[in-house]
Amino acid sequence: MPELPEVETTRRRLEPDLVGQTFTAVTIRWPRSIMTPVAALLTILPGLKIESLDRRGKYLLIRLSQNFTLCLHLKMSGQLTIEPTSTPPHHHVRTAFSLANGSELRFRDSRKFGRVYLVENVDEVVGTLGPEPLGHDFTAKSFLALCHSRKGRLKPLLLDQHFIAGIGNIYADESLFQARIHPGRAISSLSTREVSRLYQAIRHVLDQAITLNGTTLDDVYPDGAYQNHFQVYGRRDQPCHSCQSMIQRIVLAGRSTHFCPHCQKST
DNA sequence: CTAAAATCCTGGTGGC
DNA sequence: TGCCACCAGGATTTTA
Repeated sequence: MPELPEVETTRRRLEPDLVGQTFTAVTIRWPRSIMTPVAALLTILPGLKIESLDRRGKYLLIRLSQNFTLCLHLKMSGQLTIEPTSTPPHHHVRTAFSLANGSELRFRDSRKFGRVYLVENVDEVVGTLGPEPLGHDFTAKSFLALCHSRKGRLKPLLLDQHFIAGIGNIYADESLFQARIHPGRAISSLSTREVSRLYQAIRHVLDQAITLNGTTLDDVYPDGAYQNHFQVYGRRDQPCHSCQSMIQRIVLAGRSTHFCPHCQKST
């Protein structure tokens, strides 16, 4: 379940090995994950050089020569590794990008939800995303205005990538706990003070998660430590670290939602 | 506009 | 031990 912190950690891990490299070939084992015409990917990508690695929300953006960008979304179970071409690929490697130095960028994804795009205009992929929650232009003031522009409950909104980019189920629940706001609250019911708390919580939670290299669950993602700092996510029927009340789990927006009924007031 | 449900997928789990 | 129903979960699509 890679969210913004996991994608950012992945970006930082891959960057030194990828920048300056040139793609030589692509091996596609699960064509449905390729959102660009497969023939175009196979013919265009070889020869393109990697210039930089960026991130937008949960998308990894590999900037290439000739103004192309390879966009990758890890969705639920995607992982990216760089391995020598001579190393036999794991069973779940769906796409392998060969590099001129004899290694491969391998997209491993057991659940096959991951997506690959090769575009000249990245807005085709990320153009409708909401603001970057850690960006300089995402301020308390702009968040307040954003909150006034939308209706609905907080949990579904935080998961909506057009509202804010990069937040998923884990960091939505953790942010709402830190802001001491119930996930089922209507956004229109928030006081200015609560909006401010939520803004600070989102920034702090994501920032700390990046510092800890993200969350590792079910070995899907390497080296993360944020799972050791969960306050509510996955802690159903365990005592709140703040007040000892039992953490509750409900379903909102069709997603498991964890909260402390004492610390997070519903009104 | 919001919202709920269905869809895509498979590894892991719990029940028996 | 084996079988199977069920579930998680990001984002899109469909339906209300």
